[in-house]
Amino acid sequence: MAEGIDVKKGEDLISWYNQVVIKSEMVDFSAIKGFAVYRPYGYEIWERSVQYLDSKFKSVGVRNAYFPLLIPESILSKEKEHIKGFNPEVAWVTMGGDTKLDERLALRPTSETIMYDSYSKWIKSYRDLPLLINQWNTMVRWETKETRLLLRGREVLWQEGHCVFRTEEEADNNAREILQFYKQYMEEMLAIPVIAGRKSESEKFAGAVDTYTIEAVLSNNFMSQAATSHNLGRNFSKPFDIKFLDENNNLQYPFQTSWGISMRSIGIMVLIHGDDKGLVLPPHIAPYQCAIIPILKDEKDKVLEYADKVNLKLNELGIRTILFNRDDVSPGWKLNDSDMKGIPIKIQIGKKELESDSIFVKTRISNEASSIAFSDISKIKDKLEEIQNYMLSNAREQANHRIKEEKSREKFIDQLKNNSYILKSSWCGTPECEDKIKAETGATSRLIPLEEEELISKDCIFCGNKAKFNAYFAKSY
RNA sequence: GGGGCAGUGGUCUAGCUUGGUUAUGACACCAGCCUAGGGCGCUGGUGGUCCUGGGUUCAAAUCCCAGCUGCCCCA
Repeated sequence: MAEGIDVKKGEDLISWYNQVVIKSEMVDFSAIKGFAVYRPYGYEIWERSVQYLDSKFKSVGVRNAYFPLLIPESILSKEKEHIKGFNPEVAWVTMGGDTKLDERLALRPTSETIMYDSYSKWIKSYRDLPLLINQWNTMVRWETKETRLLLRGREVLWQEGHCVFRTEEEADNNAREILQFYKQYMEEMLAIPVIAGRKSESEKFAGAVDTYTIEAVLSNNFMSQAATSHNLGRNFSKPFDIKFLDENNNLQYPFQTSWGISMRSIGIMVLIHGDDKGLVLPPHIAPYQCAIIPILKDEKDKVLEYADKVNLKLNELGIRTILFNRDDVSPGWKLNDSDMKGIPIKIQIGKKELESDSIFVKTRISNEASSIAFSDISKIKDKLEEIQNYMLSNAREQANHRIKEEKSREKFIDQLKNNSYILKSSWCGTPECEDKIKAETGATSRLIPLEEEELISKDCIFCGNKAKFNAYFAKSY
């Protein structure tokens, strides 16, 4: 069984993070660099995410399908920008047994190309549109930088949606609608406030017209991209020869979108909510919402019987529980274990509770303790909702303190370099300027707000040319 | 892509500088006792390719080289 976390979150974020995700039994390293093992506790969190998102996608008519893991090089290379963007990190299969393959096969870094090869066969008429398909799978990108459990791996669990529409407007609406689903998932399930926006020229997806993103604010003043949604325009329908006849018998290229969210969202949740005692899970995503901890001193059998009764009652109320009924460890051990695993509520049950027909309740977030009569046990449900809401509003407040508008070039550079703030400044948006900002500060533009805003100043914060919009800048995980 | 640091039962580690008996300790695990309201105590026990491969040597956890994995810094 795991022991406690021995690094403080504020002192060494990465060591702390690794210990939390490993010791809470969410994930583990494997023998292969960048390929993680997802243990039942971590995988269950992902399963709950899948469930939530899948029903959102289905609510707008998206259906699930499955496409091949391997993509022939000729197909992967059809769209020039796309292959240029992904080429450095593609893993290739070159052998079949002892025989060298005539054409090497890529492990999908993303499935636009292999899916659109099929789409070109399926789409003939405007009646075939829109085509709305998603797949839950994994993608492989051969990261050369450091890899990180959940946050940056070489094999990533995710979903990728790929939709085709008659008009650009429909496609753009779809990309934005899905982005809203992602935002709702982050906020409602993970209690993480995110900022929605679009990506700069340099940061957008290889082959996209526009990339929309949601980004979360981390405690070290980094930002992390939680999901992206792309308006692909006709950049893929042309090279892949996807065409349809409209009602006037005109042959047209359709407009496409692709969108994805990965298990990184779970890593971001650990980073944002976790503390020195370990994981802190929002009730909506937690595999167990309550840990029931019997104090097995006096009246052992009766206490256990009562704990069972409480457990059953909570399950009846739709609350997910785990009963720590082993008798070879102390209550303190069970409390600490529950805290490390991030379980939102601990319920202690001993002789006192038995006699007073009550339960003793402590929350994970503040360890606030209270006694609740058994007859009022449904109050636990309200408490879980309170915790969920508090976690989101607290995270939002924290995030807001880390973002600052900046007009001074000198301070802009200095603060980004030292990670003192996430900065919002007016910007020209050119790739050349972005390259220089990255070279000088280590930070990049994270997003440009979706709604038009008044410019913070007329000129670009960095190069001094005319500013086009405001943008958020930060280092990123 | 370049450089640096690290790797010892499940976990954390001593030993390495200066090669030499049976690889140290704690936690975890197993058995028994004990009965805990924030990691309970006692006794006994199981568990090791000292990351992998090669080299130096009479002798390698220890020195040298390469690789793998993790972490850090730079591009």
